[in-house]
Order: sequence, then structure tokens, then C-alpha cells
Amino acid sequence: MTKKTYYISTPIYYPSSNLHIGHTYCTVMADAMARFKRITGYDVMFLTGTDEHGQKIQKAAIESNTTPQAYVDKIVEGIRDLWSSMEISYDDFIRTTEPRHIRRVQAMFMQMYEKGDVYKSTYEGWYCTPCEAFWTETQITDGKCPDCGRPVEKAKEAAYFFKLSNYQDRLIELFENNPEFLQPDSRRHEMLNFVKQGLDDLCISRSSFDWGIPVPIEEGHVIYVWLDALSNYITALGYPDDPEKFNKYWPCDVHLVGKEIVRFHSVIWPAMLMSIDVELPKKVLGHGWILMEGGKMSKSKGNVVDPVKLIERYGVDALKYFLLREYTFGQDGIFTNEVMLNRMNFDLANDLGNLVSRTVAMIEKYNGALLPKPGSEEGPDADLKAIAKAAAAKVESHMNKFSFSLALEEIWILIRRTNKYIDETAPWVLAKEEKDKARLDTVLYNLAEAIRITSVLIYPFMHTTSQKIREQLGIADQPVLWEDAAVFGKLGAVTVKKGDAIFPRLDIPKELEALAAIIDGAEEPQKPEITIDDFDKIDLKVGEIVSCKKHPKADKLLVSQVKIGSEKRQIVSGVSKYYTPEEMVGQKVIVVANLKPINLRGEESKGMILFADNGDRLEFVTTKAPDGEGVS
RNA sequence: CGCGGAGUGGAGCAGCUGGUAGCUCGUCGGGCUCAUAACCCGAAGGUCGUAGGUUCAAAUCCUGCCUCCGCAACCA
Repeated sequence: MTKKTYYISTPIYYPSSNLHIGHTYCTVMADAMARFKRITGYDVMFLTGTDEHGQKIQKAAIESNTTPQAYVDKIVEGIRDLWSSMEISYDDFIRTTEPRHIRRVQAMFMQMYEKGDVYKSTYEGWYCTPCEAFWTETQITDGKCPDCGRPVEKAKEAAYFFKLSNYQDRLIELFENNPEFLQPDSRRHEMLNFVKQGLDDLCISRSSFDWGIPVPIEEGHVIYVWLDALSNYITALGYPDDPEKFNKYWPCDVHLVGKEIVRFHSVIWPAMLMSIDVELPKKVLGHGWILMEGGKMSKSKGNVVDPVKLIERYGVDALKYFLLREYTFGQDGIFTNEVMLNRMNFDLANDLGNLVSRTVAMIEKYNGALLPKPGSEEGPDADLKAIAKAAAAKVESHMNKFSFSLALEEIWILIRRTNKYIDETAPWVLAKEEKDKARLDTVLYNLAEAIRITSVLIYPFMHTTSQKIREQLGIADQPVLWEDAAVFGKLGAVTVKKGDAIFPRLDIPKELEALAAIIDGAEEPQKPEITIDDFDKIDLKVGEIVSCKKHPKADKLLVSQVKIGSEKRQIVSGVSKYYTPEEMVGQKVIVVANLKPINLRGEESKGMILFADNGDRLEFVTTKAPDGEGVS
């Protein structure tokens, strides 16, 4: 009999910089699901990879004086290292620069072209000549290139377009008739509204850069991002030239994606598949983001969490547990070191680790490390057994809804119940009287069984920990079978062996300090050294804010009049989130006086007021010196 | 009326296919000593943002309003 198949994918990540905790979150979820499906009897295909083409990569490569291929090779190596240290069990890793992908994307392009869904037209955008870069209307700032700040001009280039509009009706039908296709519901409603507003055709080729897959029918054009990237989900399976794997695993059971790319996966991707007459994926799942205190993670805020540092310090399983347990799928969640450390300490060290430790210690102490045979059932035994045996089914039910958090909570109900069982039965009292030996044996056996079941249940989430527990129970050599989790009474006469603490207890105040130090330390060397001459180019002056108002057309900006000696000038600052105009007035500030003036949404800004960014608040950089003085 | 999310005991969250509000942490009191100063029990603490509506019954469905957050347009 052939096994049921299960195909799950993560997005392919863009290797323009290192991955952060958010990417890790998504991949960890996919991994847990893949492992869960494998252990519950599926033939699993778990795909991840990297999206390596595009202008941004090309430019970054030029800047670091290397070829695009060499540039991405290096970063991709780092990504694979990260996944390997996270013990991600992907079955295939696709890179869009691989020949297998390139030729298949070209084949898909031809299929769409022959279908009549691709036509040539002109792409209009804003062009920055020095950067050789096209920008969309929304990317440019005030007519300036977002990269170099120089003016851009409207320009056209020939490009191929995909008739996305042809598929509007079928997409609406998809969302309305098939609610399972896109989850959570809030995202489906969002997309339905988006599609109903009408769809623009999609630009699928570019000629202004060449780091991409060549368009087969015209030299000088390369295939543009979405056709290239999204198609990885089927090119990795061999579509169209190698149908065996493709027929086996397609349609995909679930594309796991972040909420920011739900649109591409639930609108553009299905339309492309409709065009080439390929079945649609069964489900697209949009997860939420992990936010930092004070908003989204970003390098400029210096609040990027580096998963590598966390693994080094706390181990893979602790990090995976935290990510899966703490956040509700589909919803954004906030990351703080304290929340993470609390989870690790309370759930892993105190509840689970300590339970294993005390149980194994008692079996060693009271029965010479040999697991005794159980006697008759009494008191709380039945309750413990019932909870233990029922847990697997509950975990399955939650996992099938991608409720990782609830699945783990279910397991912890068992763990807590087992801890309670120890108190109820008080084995150390039973051990004192020879007449209670039979009862003591039963208690010890039931404890070991409950822990054995736990070791199976946590396997999809923390397989290493599962194995460590099984080593202490003396069953490390036995296969981990999911169906064993629903049976109470599997263990025979094994010999247990106490090992190191599975999750050592953390000194939280100390760890918080250490983590803060790691982050501060990592932030320092970001900018290159400059000489005193470079610094000399900056003209810093003391100024006093004499009046301030809100920017009439921009709610993040404040417009201040600043007195610098005898001069008065207007400066715009993006601080309305932190200060009211009233609070600005009277402040002595340090001003960058020779900054090139700029017009910000109708208000001229001549200079820049300096602030110290302490994470969630901007503090004035101030002085007692009179305004007009220089700063050096 | 740009798009979207959220407002639940001190903190962080779950519940939201309607039926006397749950989890973790924190606080207070107690128990235990097998264990990683861990574990177990009990208590205090919420009119589930607000005003209406539907219903025998709403945190849960509908409407208005308020507040916060993210994205987008401007953070020099």
C-alpha cells in the first residue's frame, strides 16, 4: 500500500542579507508540521529554498566587487548552515539559479505564451540613471531615487506581461467557493476584496538588468520576480519534464507564507497555474509576524534577533519550543527576551526537565534503576492514564489546524498532571514501608509511562529532547512510533539512567543582561571607520527650537523653527510619534547645519536635529551651550 | 471615508461555528522534600474598550463610536 503524501513548502527566501527570527519562525513551523506528518504515516515532501535573482542582488554583488552568483552562493551557504543548526528536515532545497529551475521556468513561460496569456508591452516606471534602476511610483521619495537620493525620471522599457485580468472571475470563484484555500479567514476576505477591485496585468520580464532567467523568445529580457520565484513549488518537483515526482506530490497540501506575501501566493500563483492548466495548491496559510517591542524588526532599529545567537546559548529545542508555543498562528506576536526566557524556564526546565529528573532519580533510588512492574490501579492512576492516552488525539486535532501552540499546551497538560501525580502518591512515603512496595512500584511505573508517552508527543517539535528523555528511560534504541502514544503500559523491564539536566534552569536576570550585551556588542561595528576629515565635513551647531507645528500633510513629521545664533531656519523631523510640538519648543538641540536642504511634502527642511535612539523613545541630544555655537 | 490587525483580572495571551470566563507569569496563604530553590494545593483579582441592536441567552453575531498598533504616502 502506498502512503498518503503530504507536500508542505516555506517561501523561498531572498538572500540579500542574513535571515532573522521571522524566517526561522516560518521554517520551524513547517518543519514541525513535516515531522508530525511523517510520524503519523505520511510520505512527506518538505520544500524550502532561496530566490536568488533580481536587480537588488546584482547591485549588491557589484558593490561588494563580486559576481552575483558568487555573492548568492555565499549567503545561501549561511542559510543552509542556519537550517542545519536548527535541524530543519527539508527534503529538497531549491535555488532559483539551479539549471533544473531555470529550464523549467522557461518552459512555463512558453506555455503561458502559447496559451495567449503573455503579451509584450511597455513597462513604465521611474528610472535612476546612475543606479540603472527602475522604481515604482510607491518606491520613490519626492522624485528622488530611494537608493542614492538623486532625481529619477519617468522611463519606459519593453516588457512582457501576464494577463492576470483573464483570471479575475475564476479567482473570485475560488475564494468564495473554497474557503479552505486561503486561511485565516481575515486574509481571504482581504484578498477577495483585492481581486474584486480589478486586477492589473502583471509585468513578468525586465530588460534593464540581466541577473535573471532569460526570456526564451527574446534576448535581453529576463523573467521578473514572481514567475521566477513562485514557480519553484513545481519546478522542484520536476514540472514539466519529469512528471514522476510531480504527479506524486502535486497538488501541494500547504504553502506556508508570511502575511506580506499572501497576495502573491493566493492570487498571482493560482492565476499562473490556471494559465498552464495545473491544479491549484490545496491551501495557502498566512502566518503573522514576530514583532519587537516598539514595532517591526529592522536593522536601523537595531532590534533584529539573530537566531544563531539564541541557539548557541539555549539550544535548538528550547528556541523551537518557544516559537511554536508562544505565538498564535496567523496573528502577530511580540518577541522579548524576557518572554522567551520565561517560557524556557517554566515550561521546559521546571515542568518537563524536572519531571524527568525527579522520576528517574526515584526509580534509581527506590528500585535500583530497574523499572518495576505495575500492580493494581488505585486513586489517581486512572485519571493520569486517561489524560495520557487521550493526548495524542488532541495533539493531532490541533496540528491539523496548525494550532502549534494549542498542541503543545495539550502536551503540557499531561506533564503537569504527571507532576501532580507525584505529589498525590508521594512515593518517598511509600518507600519507607515495605508493605507499600507494590504500590510504589505501580506509581514509579505509571510515571515512567507518562514520560514515555510525552517523549513521543514532543517528537515532532523537539526530537532531540525526545531522544534525551528516551535515553534516560533506557529506550533510546526503540523506534518512536506515534501510535504508541495512545497506549498506556508499553514499557517493559528497562533500566533507567539519570543524565544531565535536559533543560538547565536559567538565571533570568543574568540572561537578560547577557542578551543585552550580545545585542549591543553586535551593533557596534556596523559602520565603516571614518577619518577626522570626514567628520570635519559635518557642521554641527547648537540651536534652540523657538516654535514648532505639525506638518500639515504628513502625520509623522513636525516642522520646527530653529534659532542658530542670529540665523533662524526651518527643520522637519520625523518625531511626532514621540513629541508634541509643545514639547519641542524651548529645547536646546544639536543641528546638522550643512545638510543639503530638502523639500518634505511641501515643507522645506534645512538641516537635521539629532536624537539619541534608545529603542522605543527618541531623546534630545542637548547641551547647555548657547545657540549658534559649533559642536566638535 | 487608503488597507489591515488589536482592545478579556497587575503583565502576556487563549476562548470568538453564542449558553453563568480559561491559561501562563506575578501577588498572598498553605503543603511537600523525590527533583533543576524545582513540584502540588488554595485565595484574591475581570460588568471580556464603549454605546446600541439581534436572541430565551453574547466576550462570542450586527451597527455606531473611542483608543492602540502595523502597512502604504512623507520619518534628512
